[in-house]
Amino acid sequence: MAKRETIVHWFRKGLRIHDNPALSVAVDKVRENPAKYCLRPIFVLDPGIRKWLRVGPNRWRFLQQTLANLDENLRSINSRLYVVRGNPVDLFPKLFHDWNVTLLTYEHDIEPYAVQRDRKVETQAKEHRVEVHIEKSHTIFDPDVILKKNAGKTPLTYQKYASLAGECKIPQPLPAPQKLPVKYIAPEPDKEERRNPACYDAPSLKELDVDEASMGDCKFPGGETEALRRMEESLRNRSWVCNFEKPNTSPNSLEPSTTVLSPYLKFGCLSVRLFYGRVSEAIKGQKHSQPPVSLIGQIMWREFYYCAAAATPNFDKMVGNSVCMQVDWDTNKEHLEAWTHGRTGYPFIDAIMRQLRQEGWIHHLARHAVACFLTRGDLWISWEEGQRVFEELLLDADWALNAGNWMWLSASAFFHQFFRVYSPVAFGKKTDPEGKFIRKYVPELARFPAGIIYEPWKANLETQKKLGCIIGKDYPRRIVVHEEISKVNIQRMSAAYKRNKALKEEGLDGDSAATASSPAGKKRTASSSTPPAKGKTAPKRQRLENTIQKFFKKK
DNA sequence: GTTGCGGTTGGATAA
DNA sequence: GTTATCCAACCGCAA
Repeated sequence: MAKRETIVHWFRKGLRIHDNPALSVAVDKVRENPAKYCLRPIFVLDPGIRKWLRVGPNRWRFLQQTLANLDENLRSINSRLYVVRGNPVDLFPKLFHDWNVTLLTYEHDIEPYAVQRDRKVETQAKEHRVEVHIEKSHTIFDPDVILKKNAGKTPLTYQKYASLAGECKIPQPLPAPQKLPVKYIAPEPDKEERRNPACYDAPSLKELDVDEASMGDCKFPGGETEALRRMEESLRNRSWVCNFEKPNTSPNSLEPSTTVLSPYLKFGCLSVRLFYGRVSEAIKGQKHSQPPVSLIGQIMWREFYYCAAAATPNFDKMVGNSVCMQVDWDTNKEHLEAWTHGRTGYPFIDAIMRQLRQEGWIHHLARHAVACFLTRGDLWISWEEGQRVFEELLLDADWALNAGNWMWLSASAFFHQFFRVYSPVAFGKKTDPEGKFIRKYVPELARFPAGIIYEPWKANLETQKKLGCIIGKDYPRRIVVHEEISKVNIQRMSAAYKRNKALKEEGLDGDSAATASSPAGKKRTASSSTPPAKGKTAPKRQRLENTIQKFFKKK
């Protein structure tokens, strides 16, 4: 018998079998002719990734659980998951050859790292005469389609995005693929498998270097099965779904006040198209809240950020990012360290940062509070630093959303009312006047009464002794005085905006002068609205400064 | 080129 | 407890 051809489905995000169009293409082809084809659904675990990707233990555990569950779910359709260890670009040529691969399927990804990697793999596939089939299913709307509708311009407001998306068809979710037939025979073991039959098994926590004993309870286990269960649980309360308004949910309740489906959407354990469809069903014919604050609205925010991220080079950086305000952020290692580990001396901020480290999830508004505090509100530290910490600690850290939201909160893009600053004292009191949240995550302060727990520095030494926590010894003194520093920072932000405006005008002038003969001369490019790199010629810099000075005088 | 409007989620104070 | 107003005045977008 001639060796069968292997069809490989490559899981990256989209770690599910339901509504997975690329997987369905692979499975259907095998089902049509099991004598000719066999199936290997793979996940590539790259040990080298640890060198540059900062992922905390919570997220490794989530991934481990997700892969184990994916293997189970694939077994339910008479297949399994093959976890291949190594770098994709090194691995694929060998796999193509050893397995006699003729078709590779996967889900499209917009992240720059993925785009680059996939381009290489596609080239390799071509060299090995492997057909590649790609489906777009991580978002409802294809960013390319939205951009085309908007004459190639990135929509920078939610409303604009929503109106463009409103003209697009909403794709229907697919069911899980049908079972491979009983007579289907799994692929013949390759050389590696003959040596070690367990070589492609899903990883253990140990392999991922996760020491579970040192971690807190697992509040959000990974996996498609848990994702679907969690979604159904949220949908069961129909009136809650219909009345959902994000700004009215609590950032500091002891149990999450929102669905916590974000980690499942990030890894693709849950299809956003399925979620959208199920929410739409639930609110149909009922009085219900509206986007942008409704549940559907939340899904649309995700779509919005994905579109902006896909269309903007250097979306996760300030420099070279055409949508991002250029701000003279400070460097302050001690302050950054204090924020990162929940030792700012502001109990509300510290409680949130400790919850983040322990549990891997914090409420969206809690993210607002700590992000504003780190950047434009108090510490004047770059949003890129905060982005890095969230990337490491959040289960749901999704490249596009993380960068987009950090720019929003630091008033670097999308949001511009920089004089609206969250108070690290007042904001939390609205939804938790008793301070229960602080008592849970900052136990040093557990005995402080409601009246003072948000501002423990106000207690005199005698009181502090009585309450068993001396400020400056058992709990840190606050590292900045919010009432003062936030006023200074608003001024700094205002100056940054003026400077940015001047830079932009200068950039446009230069651009249109250089391309005066071209009809596309007025089009904004990635480089035209960013400041020139250090080392530009002196006259150009001088002109720039003059423009800035003019602007300052005008105001 | 200008103008006016709206923007998921602020805070402090007054009524 | 809720709602209105000021604070100082941002941006993108549509007309």
